[in-house]
Amino acid sequence: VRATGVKAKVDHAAIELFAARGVDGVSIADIATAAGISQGALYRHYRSKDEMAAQLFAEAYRRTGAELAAIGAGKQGFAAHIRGMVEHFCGLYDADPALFRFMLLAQHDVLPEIDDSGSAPVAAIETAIAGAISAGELGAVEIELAAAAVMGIVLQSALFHLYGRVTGPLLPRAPALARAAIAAVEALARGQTRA
Amino acid sequence: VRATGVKAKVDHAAIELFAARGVDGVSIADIATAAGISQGALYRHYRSKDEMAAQLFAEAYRRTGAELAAIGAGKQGFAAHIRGMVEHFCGLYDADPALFRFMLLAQHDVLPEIDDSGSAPVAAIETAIAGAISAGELGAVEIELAAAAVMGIVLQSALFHLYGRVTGPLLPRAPALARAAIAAVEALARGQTRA
DNA sequence: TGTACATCAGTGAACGCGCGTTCACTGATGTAC
DNA sequence: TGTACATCAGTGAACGCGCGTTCACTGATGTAC
Repeated sequence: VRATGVKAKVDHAAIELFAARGVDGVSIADIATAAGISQGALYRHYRSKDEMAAQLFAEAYRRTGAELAAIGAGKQGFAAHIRGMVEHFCGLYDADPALFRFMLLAQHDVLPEIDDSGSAPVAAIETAIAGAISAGELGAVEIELAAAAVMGIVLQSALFHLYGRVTGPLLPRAPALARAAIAAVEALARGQTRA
Repeated sequence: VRATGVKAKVDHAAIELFAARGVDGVSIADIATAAGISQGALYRHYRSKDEMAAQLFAEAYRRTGAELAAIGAGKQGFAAHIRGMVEHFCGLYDADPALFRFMLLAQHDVLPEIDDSGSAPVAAIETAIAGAISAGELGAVEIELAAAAVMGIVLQSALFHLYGRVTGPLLPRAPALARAAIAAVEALARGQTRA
């Protein structure tokens, strides 16, 4: 019927507040005020506060995962693949740091309740690593551990940025971070082969 | 006066519950029940729930930081230094995963309010990196970024373990993780020098 | 060795407030005739 | 083009429950004399 942009305002306000104070630190009243509507109106868009947080998280999570997976399709070679994903992530982060702060804060509450198989960002990285192994570019590695190394390097850098330990945009550092990620995975593979 | 082990029981129960459900997901009543005392008695040990979480976190955080710093004192060479710290961390994690789950969950609530300069785990890693640079073992790097890489590799591995993505003890993987961390830092330094 | 007293970790009931959720309602928009 | 009606995003007040915190109290332990 009516098609105002209220839902978009609510979503934006909620993500911003969740990022700043955590889901539990934000009340329905806070979100309603920030979005410029009454508390009751929120329940026209979400059945509960938990559902709101979960839905906002899941959407961002799946979209990020899908984008990372799409990048893999176009690249040939492990290094290019990782470089592409790291660059993409850094760009996303620079464009909307609050969204990633929200995701980092909320992941532990929400992730266990999400069916993330395949659609998750981790899956995209694991696919890249598994592909490199079967292409003979990379020795055998514990794939999960290698994925952890790649994700850890990038996410911890983003975290340091959120805390002001690292300043300025992340994107210019993407090549360096990608090199670090690749080197880390190769070092893991070297170790595994030896053992 | 009396010296029962009640405080220890409270601390243990609180960390266990906080790790499982997050600080906000646990009530004072929960903790009291788990510790086998009344709610009121909790306030003989902590002035508030927030102070309890903050104090438990700060203690573990500082102790971990101090232990990592101590390791640095005994090692010569960057690689040995990093290996020592990674191994130590993996050992701590294996010994008490709940404590680290608590720390990972609570860090965003508590860290901003803690005076962590110098005593934090990050500081120990940064010291190791800075030392390697001034010893000529390592090219110039953005120290914070290099520290992020090292922490990220180890912490994300621990996180994957908490989520069941990686199973079995972490300690046997410490050498591989340390190699990955060293390779990552060296790759960052290579990039920096080139630029 | 007794006795009186201070201390303090414990109890358990009560308080009160903040918060998520509900509900009767309003009024604007789209649709059927 | 009007008129009657269904729909539904909005309002704002009220509800009620869970939770952190308080408080008067108890009784065991350590200490002074």
